[in-house]
Amino acid sequence: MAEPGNFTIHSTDGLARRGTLSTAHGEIQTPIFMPVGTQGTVKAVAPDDLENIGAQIILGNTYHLYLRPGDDLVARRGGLHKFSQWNKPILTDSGGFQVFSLSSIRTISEKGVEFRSYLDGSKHFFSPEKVVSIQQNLGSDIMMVLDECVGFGADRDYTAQSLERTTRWAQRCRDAHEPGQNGQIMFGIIQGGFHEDLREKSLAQLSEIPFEGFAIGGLSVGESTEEMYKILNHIAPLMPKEKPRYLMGVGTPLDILEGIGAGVDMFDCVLPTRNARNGTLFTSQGKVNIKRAEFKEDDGPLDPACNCYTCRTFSRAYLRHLYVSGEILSYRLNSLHNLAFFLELARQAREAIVQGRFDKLKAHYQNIYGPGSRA
RNA sequence: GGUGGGGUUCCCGAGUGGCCAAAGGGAACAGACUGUAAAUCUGUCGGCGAACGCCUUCGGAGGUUCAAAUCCUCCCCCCACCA
Repeated sequence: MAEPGNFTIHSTDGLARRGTLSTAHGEIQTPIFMPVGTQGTVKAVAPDDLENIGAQIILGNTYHLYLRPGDDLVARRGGLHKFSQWNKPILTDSGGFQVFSLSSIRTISEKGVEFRSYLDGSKHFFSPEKVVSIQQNLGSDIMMVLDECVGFGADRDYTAQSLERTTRWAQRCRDAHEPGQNGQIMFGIIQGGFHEDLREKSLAQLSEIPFEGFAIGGLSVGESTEEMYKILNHIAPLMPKEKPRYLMGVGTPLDILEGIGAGVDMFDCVLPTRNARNGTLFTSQGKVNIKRAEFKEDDGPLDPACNCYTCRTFSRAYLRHLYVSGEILSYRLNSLHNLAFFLELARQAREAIVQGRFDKLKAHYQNIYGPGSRA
C-alpha cells in the first residue's frame, strides 16, 4: 500500500481532478464527501450503515472528544478507530471551527485559545502543540492544524493579523508532528477572510510548510453564496496541484460541485445529517421537506433514483409519519439517505471527471438545486 | 334528590368588569439549518382587510352596565362527595 499522504491524480476535467489519497487506514477516492462525526459518531448512523452507503472517511472533532470522553481515555482504548469501531480513515478537525462557533466563551492569544467548556464551564487551553497531541491520542489519519476561523464580519486588519498567527500556529503544529509520523498526516488551513490578496498571502505562507494537504477554511461563515464562490474560485486553483485540497465545512450539493469544479478534492459538512434530523431531505429532484402535508398519503419512495435502504424500503408517507411522530428511526433513515445522496453526488462527480463531462453534471444539478428551482 | 366544583378559541389550560380575539403548552401549517453547544430554531395559527379597523367567539337564553369570558336570573351538560 502507498505511503500515507501519497496523492495520485488519475485524470482531470478542466480544473476538476479525480484522485486517490492514501492514508494509514486505506485509500480515499476523490473528490469525496466526508460525513461529520463530531463526537466519535456520525449522529444516528452506525458504522455498518456508513459502510453500506459507501462512506470512505469520516470526521471527528478534537475539541469535543478532548472534553468528553477525553483523548487519553480514547488512547487507552486503542484510538478512535478502535473505540468507535470505524476502521476506515478518520480526519479530525482541530477545534479551529470552535474558535469561531464558540467565540462567546473563548479568548485568543499568540499562545493559543482559552475555551470554557460548553459542558461544565471549566477552563481549557488549546495551543497548537496541545491540539496535535490530542489528535495523536485520537489516532486520526488526517490531522488538521489549529487555526482561527474568522467570521464574515471581521475587518481587514484583524483578518490580516489573524492569518499570520494562523500561519505561525500551523508551523508549530508541523513542528510538533514529523511528516508521516505514526502514519498520521497533517493538513494546513488557509484563512484570509474575503480578501483575495489575504487568501493568497495565507496560501503562500502555508505552502512553505511541508503539509501533506491543504484546506480552505473560513468559508460558509455567514457570507452570501456569491462571496463564497468568489474566494473559492480564486484560491482553490492556486493551491499546490500535487497535494489534496480540502474545502472545510462546505456545503450544499451545488457548493460541492462548485468546489470540485474549482479543483477541490475533499468536502465535509453537517448539512446532510443535521437537515436529515430536521426533516429536510436531498433528492435527485430537489429538496424534500418530509413533514409537509402533501406527503401524508404519498406511497412513493423518497427518491426513485436513490438506491439507499431508506428509498428502497419505505414510502414518503411512512417517513413523514416517523418524522412527525418524533420516532428515533426517522433520524436514522433520514440521515442514511442524505448521506447516501451526498456520497452518490461525489461518486457521480468522480465518474463525470473521468468521462470528461463534469460541466454537464454540474449544469444538471444547477437545474435542480439552482435559484430558479423549487429547492 | 342534596352539597360542592366545573363547562374558554382544534385539544389541554390561564384569565373573574375595560389594557381580551383572549396567557402558556400541544396539535396543525410553513420556513431555516454549511470544519455540529442543534433529534434544534423561527414564523403563522377566529373571519374579512394592505392598513386604521370592522365582524364573530369564552355551554344556552335573558338581564345589569358606558363597557361582560368575567356580575345577576333561569336552563342544559360534566365531575366529586353525600343520600
